[in-house]
Amino acid sequence: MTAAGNHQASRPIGRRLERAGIRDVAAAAGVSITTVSDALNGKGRLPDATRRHVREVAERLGYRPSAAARTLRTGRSGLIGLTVTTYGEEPFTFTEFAYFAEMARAATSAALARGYALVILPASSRHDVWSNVALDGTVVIDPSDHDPVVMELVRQGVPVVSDGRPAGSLPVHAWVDNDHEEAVLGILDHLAAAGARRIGLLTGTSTDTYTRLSTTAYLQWCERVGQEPVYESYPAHDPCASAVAADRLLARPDRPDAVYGLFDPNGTDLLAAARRYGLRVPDDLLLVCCSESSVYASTEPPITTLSLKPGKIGTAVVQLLIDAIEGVGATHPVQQIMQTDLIVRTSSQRRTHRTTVSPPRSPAGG
Amino acid sequence: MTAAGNHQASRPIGRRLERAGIRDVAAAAGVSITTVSDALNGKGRLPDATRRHVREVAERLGYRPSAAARTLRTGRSGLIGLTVTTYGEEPFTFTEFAYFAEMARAATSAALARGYALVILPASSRHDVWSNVALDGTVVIDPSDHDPVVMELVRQGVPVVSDGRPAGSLPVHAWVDNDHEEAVLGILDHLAAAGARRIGLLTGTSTDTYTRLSTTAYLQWCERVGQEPVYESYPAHDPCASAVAADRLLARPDRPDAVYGLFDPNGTDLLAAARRYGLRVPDDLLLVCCSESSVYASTEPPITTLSLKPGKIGTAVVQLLIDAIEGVGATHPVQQIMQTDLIVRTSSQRRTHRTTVSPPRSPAGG
DNA sequence: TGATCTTGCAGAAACGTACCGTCTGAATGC
DNA sequence: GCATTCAGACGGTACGTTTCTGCAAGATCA
Repeated sequence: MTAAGNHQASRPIGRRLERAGIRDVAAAAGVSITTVSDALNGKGRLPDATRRHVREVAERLGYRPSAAARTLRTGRSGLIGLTVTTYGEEPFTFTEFAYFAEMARAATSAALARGYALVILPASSRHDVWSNVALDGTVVIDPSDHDPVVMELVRQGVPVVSDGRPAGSLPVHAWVDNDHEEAVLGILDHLAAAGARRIGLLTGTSTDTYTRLSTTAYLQWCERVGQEPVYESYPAHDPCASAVAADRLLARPDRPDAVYGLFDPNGTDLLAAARRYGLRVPDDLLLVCCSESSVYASTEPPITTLSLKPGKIGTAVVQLLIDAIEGVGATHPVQQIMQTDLIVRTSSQRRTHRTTVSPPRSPAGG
Repeated sequence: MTAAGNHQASRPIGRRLERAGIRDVAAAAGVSITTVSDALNGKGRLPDATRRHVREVAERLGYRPSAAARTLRTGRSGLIGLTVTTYGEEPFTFTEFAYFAEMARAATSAALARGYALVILPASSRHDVWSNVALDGTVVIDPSDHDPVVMELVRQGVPVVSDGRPAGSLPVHAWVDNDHEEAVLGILDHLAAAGARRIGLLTGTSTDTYTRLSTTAYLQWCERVGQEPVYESYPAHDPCASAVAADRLLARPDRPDAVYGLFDPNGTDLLAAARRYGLRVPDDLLLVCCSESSVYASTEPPITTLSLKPGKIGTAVVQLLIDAIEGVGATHPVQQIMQTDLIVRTSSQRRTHRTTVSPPRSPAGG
C-alpha cells in the first residue's frame, strides 16, 4: 500500500532510470514519437536530415526498441518454433541426433537470413510454455497423427509446416519430405547390383512415417524380386538396442549377405557384429545405412550411407514457413520432395569380379 | 476526432472476430477483467467457485492469453537465448557438432522444466534480430574477449551466463567450465602409464580458451617430464583439415607413439592415418581423443575418449541463468567447474605387459 | 450499535510501440 | 491575390495484459 505511494512520490524525475524509451528519444531529439518511429523504421516522409538526427540521438541514448511492445502492436514476433518429438521427457532422440542437429543448424541459418529467430519447443512441453511464447509460425518435425499441438496451433491460425509427410490429414500449410520409398528401392537395387542375394533390413518398431514407408518399400521390393524378407525391428529411440538388433540379424540361420540399416548407429553396430561373426565387409557382407554422420567415411571399411539431406530440408521448411507467414506463398498446401543422396563407399562396392570390369577405363581420365 | 467517433460508432459488435481476448472472457463470465486475470493466474482472493467458473468459460471460448501483452506488462518473456559462435555465416562448427547438440538438448530440457523456452541466436546475427526478441537472459558459448554481443546484453541489464571461462574480464553473471588443464594432464598421465614414450598432440590454431588451456597444459606436462613436444595445429573449424593434420603428425620423423586429439573428428582421422602407415592401435600407437560421439565405442579398435559432459554443462548453465533472472542466486559472479569423464577403451590400454598385472584382481570384485 | 476486518470484486493506470488521420506552412498555379 | 498541392511533422489511439488501489457488503468484536 505505502509501497506504491512511495513509489510514485519518490519518482518525480523521469519515468525510468533503466532504459531509454521512444519517448525519451523524441524529447531529446525535439521531435514527436511518430517521427522517431518513422525515422528508425524507415517509414513515413522525412527528410534525410531529420532521419539522421533522430538516429543519432537514439544511438546516443542507447535506445533499443522494446521487442514486446513491437510484437504487441504489430502482431509479429519474429519468432518461429521448431518442434521436435520427444521420447520420455527428453527432446529428440539419440538416433536422430545428427539429423536433427544438421537440420536445426540449417533452419537457424535460413530463419536468421530472413530476420527470424528459432525457438526450440519439444512437442510434449508443458502447455504453459507453448502459450507463453508468441510464435509467428512453427516447424514440426515428424508430427504424429492428430498431433494435439499442431491442431491447437492451426486453430489459432498459426502457420505450420512439417518436416516429414504429415500422417493422416493433419492440416499443415506445407510439408517437405524425402521420397523414402524411392530411396529404399534405390539402395536395394544398388545392393543387388553389387551382387547381394539376400538383403536384410534393420528397422524400427515405432510407427512414424519414415519407418513405415521405408519398411513397406522393402517388403514390396522383396515381393517383386521374390526374396523372403529378412529383417529385425527394434525401438529406435533406445541407444543400446541397435547393437543388439544388429547382432540378432547376423545371427539368424537365414543370415543376409547385405544389410540396410534405417538408423544412424546401425552402421557401426552392424560392422561390430560382422566382426564378431568373422564376416568381412564387403566380401561376406554388404552394408549400407542411413546416416548423416561423417564418421562412416573413416571406418574400416568406409560405409556407404544414405543422406536425407537434413540441411536442405531444414532450409526448405523454413522458407515455406516464412512464405506462409508473410503471405507470399500459395493458399493451399504445398508439398516438396527433396532428393536423397547415396554416398557409395567400400562397404557396398561390388565384390564379385564375375562381371569383368575393364581396369584401364578408370573413372574419367582427367 | 471524427475518426475516433466513426471508429467507435462503426464497431457496435465485438472488437475482434479472430481470437477471444480477456475482455471477451470477462463479459461471457459476467465478471471483470481483473477477476479473469486473477482466476487464471491463481492470484487474488477468489472463492473456488468463481475461479472454476472463469476457467471453464475461458476454456469454452478457447481463450489464450497474449504472450506479447503479458511480456510487455510483466517485463518477462520466458525466453532465454542460446548464443553460439559462428564461423563464416554458419552457426556452430562441424567440430562442435556433437558437443553442441548434446549441450543444447540438455539446456532445452532444463529451461523447459523451469518454464522457459530456448532461442538459438548465433553471435554474429544481424543486430536487428537480436533486438527484435525479448530475452530474459542469455547463455553464451565460449565468448571471445570483449564480445560485443555480451557487452551490449550486460549493458541492457540482461543476465548472461557463459559456457566456458570467459576470456578477459567479460562481465558475465556466472560461468561453467571443465577443468581443461587437469583433464589434459590426466590423459597424458594415463597414456604414460600405458607405456607411451612420446606423446603427441593434435590441436587447433584458433585462440579460444579450450584450445589455449589444453595446449598450454600439454606443453607444461612435456616440460615437467622432459619430453620434447610433438604437435600439429590445424584450423579446427575446417572439417577436412583434421585428416590432413592427423596424417602430418604421424608422418613426422619424430613420430609419437601416443596421440591425444583435442577435437571430435581426430579419433577416426588418426585411426585412418595409422592404418595408412601400418601402425597398429594400440600396439604401435596409443590413441585418445576428446569427443562426445558414441561411435568410438564401435570403432576397430574402440577408442578412448574424453567427454566434457556437455549435458551437465548445459543443465548447469541454464540453472545458473534462471537463478540470476529470478534473483535467486548470489550477487556476484559464480563459477562452477564440471568434472570431465575419461572413457577408457582399447586404444589406450596398456600394451606392454612388462609390468605384470595380476589378472585375478579384476576391477572391484563385485 | 458502532468500529474494525475480511472477502470478493471492479476501475483504471500503465507497459512501449506503430500507424491512421490530421494539421501546418510554404510553394506552386492561375 | 487566392486556391491548390504537398512535404513534413504530430496527436492520439489501440494492442491485451497485469496489478495497484478502492470500495461495498458481510463478518467479527467490544
